[in-house]
Parts: sequence; structure tokens; C-alpha cells
Amino acid sequence: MPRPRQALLNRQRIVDAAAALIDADGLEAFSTRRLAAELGVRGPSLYNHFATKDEILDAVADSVTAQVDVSFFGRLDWREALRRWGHSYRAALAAHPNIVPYLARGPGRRPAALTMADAVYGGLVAAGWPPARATHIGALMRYFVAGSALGSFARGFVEDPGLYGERYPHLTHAHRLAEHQQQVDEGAFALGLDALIHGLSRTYEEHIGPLPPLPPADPGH
Amino acid sequence: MPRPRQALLNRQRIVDAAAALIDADGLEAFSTRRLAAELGVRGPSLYNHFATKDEILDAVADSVTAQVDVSFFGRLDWREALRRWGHSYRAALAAHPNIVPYLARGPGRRPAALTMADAVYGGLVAAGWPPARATHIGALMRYFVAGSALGSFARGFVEDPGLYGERYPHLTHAHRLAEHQQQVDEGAFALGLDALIHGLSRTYEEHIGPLPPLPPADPGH
DNA sequence: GAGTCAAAACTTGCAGCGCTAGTTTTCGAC
DNA sequence: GTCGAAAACTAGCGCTGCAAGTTTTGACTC
Repeated sequence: MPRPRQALLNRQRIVDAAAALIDADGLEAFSTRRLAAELGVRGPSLYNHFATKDEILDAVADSVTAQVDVSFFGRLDWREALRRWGHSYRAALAAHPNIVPYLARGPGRRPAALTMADAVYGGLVAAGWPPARATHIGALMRYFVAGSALGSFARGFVEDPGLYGERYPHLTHAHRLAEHQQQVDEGAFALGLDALIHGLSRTYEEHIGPLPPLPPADPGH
Repeated sequence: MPRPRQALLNRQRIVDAAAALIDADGLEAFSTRRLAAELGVRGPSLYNHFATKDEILDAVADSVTAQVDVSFFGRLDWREALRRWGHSYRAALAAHPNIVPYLARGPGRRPAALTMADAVYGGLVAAGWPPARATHIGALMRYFVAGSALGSFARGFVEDPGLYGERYPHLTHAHRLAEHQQQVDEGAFALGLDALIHGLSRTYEEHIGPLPPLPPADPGH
């Protein structure tokens, strides 16, 4: 097939198909030929639109980051902004866990990731955090969110009763964790996020100044 | 070369060489043929000792986990045990960041990972945490540690002055983050770990019972 | 309208990948 | 002394990312 009358590909179509393929089968199984086949095209045609496979992955990664809501910073108290951003951040990544290892390389030159970093850092500094601490908080939030989205804790245990109990006396019920995967993973994330924010509030009050009481629980989100 | 008089390979030698190769060049560049070449052997010879490439990676992953010190549980107050375990856990993973995505799949059937999970869970339950909460704490600690070891936050920014400043008003100094990589990454981890533990202590006091004061700062290591 | 050129598909092909199959030689056990 | 398992090998399959070069199309220029 030579050049068709109507172009078959464009960057958006490629990124969408790549994301779907990665979600379905993982980063390892993702190949340019499989992606091309999914788009009704041969492998090398993709290189008319992207220079390398990594450039495609970059675009997929940034499209995931673009789903994160950072509008809370500057609009809400920093504690509440951190909480809602954290949940939005995790939701975006957990929807596509298979690209998280790629995402965790950092923002690099990806615009959505930089926009997010800019909003978070700016919001924390505006809230009174010293620049170095604001950097730390942005970093530790990424650690926690990326780690939680990287792979399910609960699914990490094999569903094989008797495998764990004998050798590991406290893990007699570990094989049943997978059943409650979502509750375990989300419960752990929520507990950790609240703990982090409370801990950071304490640091703020000790080193920076008093904090106003938060308006009573509006779960928001 | 037929069977040599003295065996050239054994599992330990393979695991050590694999870890070194992964540390040096990353998971993507790690291939059985390169590993074999490093060991003075042809690719398929490895399959006399491991059934698949994944089995080699499993062994590398477990050798990393085996470096984590979990002896604190049962010996120290749970807050202090959590803190020291967290630092040891991060140190072990950060020494081999390139296998962290593989590690994050969970313990599966890897003995060192299961030993660690057993000790942590057992220690937390013995300290009074309800089983479901102990599971959550184990999970959120893995999230935070794995995320922090997965990739440097600071190195994620390109060292290109002027790249960030124009478009992202708060990131004018982001290109200099890489210079202070270790301080940023370790500072963020320490801040987050302390915040997590303080936050969890608050939850404990609210739902479970009073906590004794901790003996004053013995940094421990 | 003719000429020109970039764009977007293609085919071919290279070097490397994980792994299987089958071969040879050596070692240890009986 | 015999025999089977062990540990290396070669050959080869179907996959990979991507470079090179080809063909056709469509949009612009004169």
C-alpha cells in the first residue's frame, strides 16, 4: 500500500491505541509491530509520526499525567489540596499501572508532568513552605503515589492456600488477600495519605507557624 | 565446548553477574546472551541452571530483599521498628533501583520477601494493630519505599537551564536539582517516613490506645 | 495545468532477543 | 565397567526496534 488518499494514522490515534495495548498486555508485550497491527498498518509506518518507540511511550505517559487534577493548589488550604491532588494523582496512575515504571523516570521534558510539578511546588511555596521543603513534599508524594500505582500489594500474594501458612506463621491468610485487592490497596493508600498529611502538618506547626483548623470533613474529590 | 571438567556456572554466580549487569545497564538492556557472555559462556547454557529469564530475575530480586533488616520488629517499639526497617528497606532497594519495578510485583513465592512480610505483619499485630490495619501499613510502607527507590526525583529533571523557567514560572531552579540529587531524594524520604509514622501514631492513639513516649533520639543509623 | 516536493504508506533486511531441540563430553553412582 | 544425569555446545524459530529505499498521493508554486 503506498500513501493512501486519507491518512490512516495520526499521533492521537497512535497514542490511544498504545495506551490500550499497554493497559491490556503490559509494557513487555508492547511492540511497534503489534501496535501497528492494531491500527491496520505495518510496523515502520509509525515512524512517520514518532521518531522512536520511546517517543510513543513518552506521549502515552504524558497523556496519563494530563488526567491529574492540580487545580486545588492556590484554591484550597494546602493540606486539603495535597489530599485531593494525591487522590487524583493516584487515580490517574492506577488506571494505567503498566506505564508507571516509565512515568517514574521523572518529568524530563513532558509538558503535563512539568505543569503538575509547577502547580504543586508553586502552591506549597505560596502556602509558606520553604522552597527546599516544598521540593521534598513534591518528591515524597510522587514516591507514595507511584509506589501505590506500580503494582497491587494484595495481588502480589499468590492465591494458594497452604503455601504461606506453614513456613510463615503470620501469613496464614495471605493467600486470600487477592480477593480483597481493591479494598486493601485503596485502604492502604488512604491511610498513608492521611498519615502523611497529618505528619506534615505537625512539621509545619513546629517549624513555620500555626495552621488554621480545617473545615469539617467534606470528602470532596 | 562440551561439558567442562569444572562447571563454569552455578546459580550464585549467575545471580551476581545478573545483578551487576542490571545495575549497570538497566532491565531493558539485560539479556540472557549478554549475561552469558559476561560469564564466558553461550546463552542457552544458563538454562541448565534456571528454567526462564524471569526465574533469574526472581533470584536477583530476592537477593536484594534479603539485604533488608527486619530484626527490629518485636525488639523495639513499633514506631521505631517501622522507622529503622523503612530506612533499611529503602537502602537495599535504592542500591539496585533498576530491579525495583520487578520487585514491586509483590512477594509471590520469593522467600526473602515473604520472610519480610511475615516479620512486619507479625510485629504490627503484636503491637496491637488490628490485622486489617497491619496489612495496610505493610502495603503503604512498600508503596513509599518502592516509589522512592524506583527512580530519583531530582534526576528526573533535565539539566538544561532555561528549559523550565520560561514556561513554568515556579521551576526556574529545577535544572539544578540534579546537582543535589542525593540530598533531595534522601531528605524527601526521611521527611515522608517521619510524617507517616507520626500520622500513624495519631491513628493508633485515636483508635487503639495510648502510646508510651519514645526514648529521646537515638538516631540508630 | 505542469512541475515539484513532502508526507505516508509500503518492502526488505539487519542484528539482537528468549527459548527449544538435539549433540557431545564428563562425572558420579552402582 | 556401565549408564544416566549434568553442563556445555550449535542450530534455528519467531519475535523485536528500526534503517533504508520505494511508491503513490496531495498540496503548493509558477
